[in-house]
Amino acid sequence: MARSEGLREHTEVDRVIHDPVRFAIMACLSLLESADFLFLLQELSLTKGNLAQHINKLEESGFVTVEKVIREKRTHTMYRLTPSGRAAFSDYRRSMQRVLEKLA
Amino acid sequence: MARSEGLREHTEVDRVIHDPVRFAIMACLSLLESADFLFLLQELSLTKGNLAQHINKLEESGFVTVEKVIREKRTHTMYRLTPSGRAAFSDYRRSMQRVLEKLA
DNA sequence: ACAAACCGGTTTGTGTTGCAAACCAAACCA
DNA sequence: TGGTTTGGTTTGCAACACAAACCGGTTTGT
Repeated sequence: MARSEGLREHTEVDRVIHDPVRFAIMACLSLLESADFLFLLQELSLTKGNLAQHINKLEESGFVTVEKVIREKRTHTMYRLTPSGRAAFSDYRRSMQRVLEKLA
Repeated sequence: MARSEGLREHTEVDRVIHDPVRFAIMACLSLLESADFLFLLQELSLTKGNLAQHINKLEESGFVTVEKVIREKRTHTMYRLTPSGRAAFSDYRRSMQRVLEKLA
């Protein structure tokens, strides 16, 4: 297993980001700066409840901020990455790439 | 989101392999051809129950075979990838790499 | 003016996981 | 003979993913 150093550490990746739905949300936000509920809903083909809960978890983890504004008489909820969310995402990305490359 | 095609599909990655512990198990087996219970236990720093259950799931999914032999009076359980496990692992690896590269 | 439908989410309920602790049978040890 | 180690399996529980149901407010239709 000479090339396997890192596999054990891999079992400790950030599970908050590792979830594919949350990864996709983080990825969107990292590309767009900000996005609203409906955009993410469509872009990622999720149900509303599902999206809401994943966003909750990302907020609890301090990775995204939620900003509610009134726009054209309706509430509009915008999400964006926090600096720590951005850092965590990029750490995650790097460590995934490292482990994948080792097996290549 | 021009660069985001693939994020939605990412939410459908193979969850069996996506779990970090199972990914690590698959990775070990892909490097080693075969490994036994105790080796994986140490290499990945898992508890026995945890390892056993993850192996179960990989077996149910048809990704690994379990072979029990008697060795020096004791049972020895060996695991190895099935062809379909090997294929699934390599598919997973490629699709993860693709999605990570898009964000780079 | 009143109801029906819609919008933008949130809350609730349920089945599925991940995990470690407890357990177990067989071998070895004293 | 009783206890310990080896090599796991079973059990119990907390956390989670998910969709259905719900909800306050708004627009549409009549």
